[in-house]
Amino acid sequence: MASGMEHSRPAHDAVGTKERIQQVALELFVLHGYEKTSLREIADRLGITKAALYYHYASKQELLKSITQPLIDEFEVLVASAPDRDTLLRSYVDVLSRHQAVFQLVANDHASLAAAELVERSVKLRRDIVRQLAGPRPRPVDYVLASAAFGAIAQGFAVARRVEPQADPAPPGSAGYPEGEELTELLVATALRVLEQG
Amino acid sequence: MASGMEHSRPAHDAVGTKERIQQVALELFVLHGYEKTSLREIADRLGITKAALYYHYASKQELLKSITQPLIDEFEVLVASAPDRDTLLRSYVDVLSRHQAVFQLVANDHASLAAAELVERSVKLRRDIVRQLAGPRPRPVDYVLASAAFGAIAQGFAVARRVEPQADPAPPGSAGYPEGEELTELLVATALRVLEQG
DNA sequence: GTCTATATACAGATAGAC
DNA sequence: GTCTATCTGTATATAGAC
Repeated sequence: MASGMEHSRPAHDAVGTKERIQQVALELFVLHGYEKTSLREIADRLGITKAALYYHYASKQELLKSITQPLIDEFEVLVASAPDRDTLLRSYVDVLSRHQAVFQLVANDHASLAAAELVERSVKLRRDIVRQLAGPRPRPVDYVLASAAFGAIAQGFAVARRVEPQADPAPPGSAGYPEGEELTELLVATALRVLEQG
Repeated sequence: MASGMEHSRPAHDAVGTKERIQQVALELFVLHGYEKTSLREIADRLGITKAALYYHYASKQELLKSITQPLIDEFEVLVASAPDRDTLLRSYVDVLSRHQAVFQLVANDHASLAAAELVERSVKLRRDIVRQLAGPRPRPVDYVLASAAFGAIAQGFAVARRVEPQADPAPPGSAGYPEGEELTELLVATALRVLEQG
């Protein structure tokens, strides 16, 4: 409390063990799913034992929660700020980029969402986001279009970032997918086109 | 071989036990995920024992395969017929409608796709469909848009059919979501708009 | 902070009676 | 076609030494 180093890592460990566990666990969860991934597998990959994992995380579920929390937290902050439609879409792509792997996990493995006790929060999130997108006094069709817009962004993003399972190395006879600002603009423009179809 | 009833069910059972097992299993797989659902749970819900399940299916995996096969088969037939873009999209929505629950399973639980050994086939399917959508000599951006179009259909459909986990009963102050032909037209039109954005 | 050893639970699957 | 009983494997999790 007095040295000014209270929050630093043990000097001999560049990246904390806790963080390394999260990285490896996330990788395996995405690859094989949360339920199918065992703590033994995670421990082996790290060169430690199962028991050691329990020193850092109280349970497999707590490990999962620590991994998924940041994404859902950030989404909730974003939605609470209630930005205009354009900013919301752009920020959505931005969050997707920065939490790519975690998004991939919860999007493709609903069992992990349930295990992390995030189903309620994520349902509420999606509902709030769709509401902000659909605008004031939305018709039912506006809800469908708002969801379609989100699906378009997520899927387009997944392909462009080759985030899909066993994605192709590259499309034949082409340079490469758009990325960065270019990709963001493309996806946002696509979403807007979908929304304005009503 | 001679009575003319060779392929009929035992007379005392309106719907065959095999089919009832599939129905219950699918329901639970969608709800809790394939890995998390135990054979005991399925058997209990049916009022039989685990051992009885093994009379009808050689393994949990075989049960899963028998459930997922029809969807992937139908998709492959559709793609092999190589219809025009409009017909392809319309048929896609049609397949989605008729195999709603199975689609929901494989879309939200990649672990089940893997367990059913359908990853390769479904990756190839998606690639072929996207190619047919992207048209001749597609640029990378066309691939992204084609995938976005699919994402839009799948997500729009999910909301309209209230297929999402814990979906809302109905949007506030509205009659209801589009359905049937109306829904198909909406989703196909949306997909086309996305594709023509390039 | 990591280890060995172990407790406990439940999964998928099989044998054989009825 | 369904049952009881059981085998075998592996999972999460804990106790206690180092």
